[in-house]
Amino acid sequence: MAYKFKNGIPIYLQIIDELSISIASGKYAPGDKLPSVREFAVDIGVNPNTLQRAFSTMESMGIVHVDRTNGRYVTDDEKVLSELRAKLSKRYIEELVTRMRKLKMSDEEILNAIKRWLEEV
Amino acid sequence: MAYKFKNGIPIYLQIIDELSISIASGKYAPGDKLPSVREFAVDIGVNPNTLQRAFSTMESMGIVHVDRTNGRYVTDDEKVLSELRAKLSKRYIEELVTRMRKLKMSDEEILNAIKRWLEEV
Amino acid sequence: MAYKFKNGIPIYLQIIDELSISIASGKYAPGDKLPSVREFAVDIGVNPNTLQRAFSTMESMGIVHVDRTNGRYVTDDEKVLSELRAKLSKRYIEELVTRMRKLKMSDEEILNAIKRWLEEV
Amino acid sequence: MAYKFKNGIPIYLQIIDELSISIASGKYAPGDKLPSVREFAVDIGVNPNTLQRAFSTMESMGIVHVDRTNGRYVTDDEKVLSELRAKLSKRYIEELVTRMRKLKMSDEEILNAIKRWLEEV
DNA sequence: GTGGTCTAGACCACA
DNA sequence: GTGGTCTAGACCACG
Repeated sequence: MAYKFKNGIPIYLQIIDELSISIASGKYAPGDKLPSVREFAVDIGVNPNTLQRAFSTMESMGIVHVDRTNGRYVTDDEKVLSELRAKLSKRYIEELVTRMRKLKMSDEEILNAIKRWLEEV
Repeated sequence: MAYKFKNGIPIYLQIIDELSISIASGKYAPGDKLPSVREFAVDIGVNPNTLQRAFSTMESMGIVHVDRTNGRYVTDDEKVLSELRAKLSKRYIEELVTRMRKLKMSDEEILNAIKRWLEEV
Repeated sequence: MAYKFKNGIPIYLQIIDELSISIASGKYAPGDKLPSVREFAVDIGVNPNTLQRAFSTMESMGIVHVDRTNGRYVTDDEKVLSELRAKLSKRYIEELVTRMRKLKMSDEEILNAIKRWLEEV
Repeated sequence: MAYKFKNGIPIYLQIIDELSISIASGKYAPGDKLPSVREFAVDIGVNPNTLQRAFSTMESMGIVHVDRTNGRYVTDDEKVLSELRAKLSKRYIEELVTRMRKLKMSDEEILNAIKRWLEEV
């Protein structure tokens, strides 16, 4: 997994994003152990400190928790996870709507376009 | 206008993207004159050749046309423009659906989530 | 194969022309591998970028396709090839007619002259 | 009239060609006075000697004749002119046929293609 | 090794 | 001044 990062956005935030999505989508399941900071850092080519920051932020969000001696684990708190999914889904929708409105589409047109797309494919 | 470019995607493609969106959204209106290659290149901090490539690709797509010695202009062919908007809107929808499906949402759930979001806001 | 280029016409266009003819005439058969960009560039004495441009333009026309890391190949899409031949033949005819008309020949005289030539030889 | 010359073919031959065509097509009419060597040479950007050679070759072909003190004139010998036209027209046809045969077209196909083209346009 | 991209900078034609 | 072309040479991704 070699991430490509955008310029202009702090990398640790981009990592939080990627990880959140991986967890929300079940790639990392509830209770799964995450790779070690060092290992992970090498994997994606960033400084361990950057990753450390990403992890501790996610910890404060309750998405991962740390077992001092054993490593980090994905939370198995279903409430936290469903909130995470809701947050992501809202963000996605918001982004879509913003983009579509820039194309001068009304809410109704947006909905219809999506319906049509889902039917076509 | 200082663009930030993603790593891993050719800059000239990103420029095409940005410009296409600006045109589709009306930031550059049909018939508007675009900045000169050199001016634009300095503006966004890339080599003139890179921009040249972006521009001439867009020309072959019919989105802009060139008046030699005078500059480049946004097409006023409404058909091309509406096709452009359709292409962008499809891409946006596709991206949304892909993301939502990763969160294990069914097509119906996706539609409902959007409806709810549009009503709430 | 050392091409001589006309002044006043972009080299990359002349290369496209030469190559198109070679392909249409079967000198490069459908599916044949073409020389690598660098090799070809040295061969005909132009900068690799110039050749790259010619090749990628031909790719967008569907005449060649690229197998990344392996090289470029002549398409084996018979439809594209016959379109190419039709395009070339039209161009040739157009040039002939233009020339003959400059000699004040009518369409009928042109046709007759060709018939006579074909019978004589 | 600024000619563009091909590399690899003697310029004086290319000039003969251009001039022959101009005369055959009536751009220079029978009996017309031609520009002076020096004037003409500057016009098309070649060395006067090169032009001199072109002119004297054409003189030996009977296409132009020289009046020592007055300059060069297009012949008004209709026989020479019609032979010139015939020569050019044959050359054009030969070139067309050669090209079309490279595209694997039979004589009949060639004739049909030309007929079709003349009808279409 | 292949193709793809990018920069730097030059020269040209046009009007 | 505009866009268009070309060269020289570097770096990258892929396998």
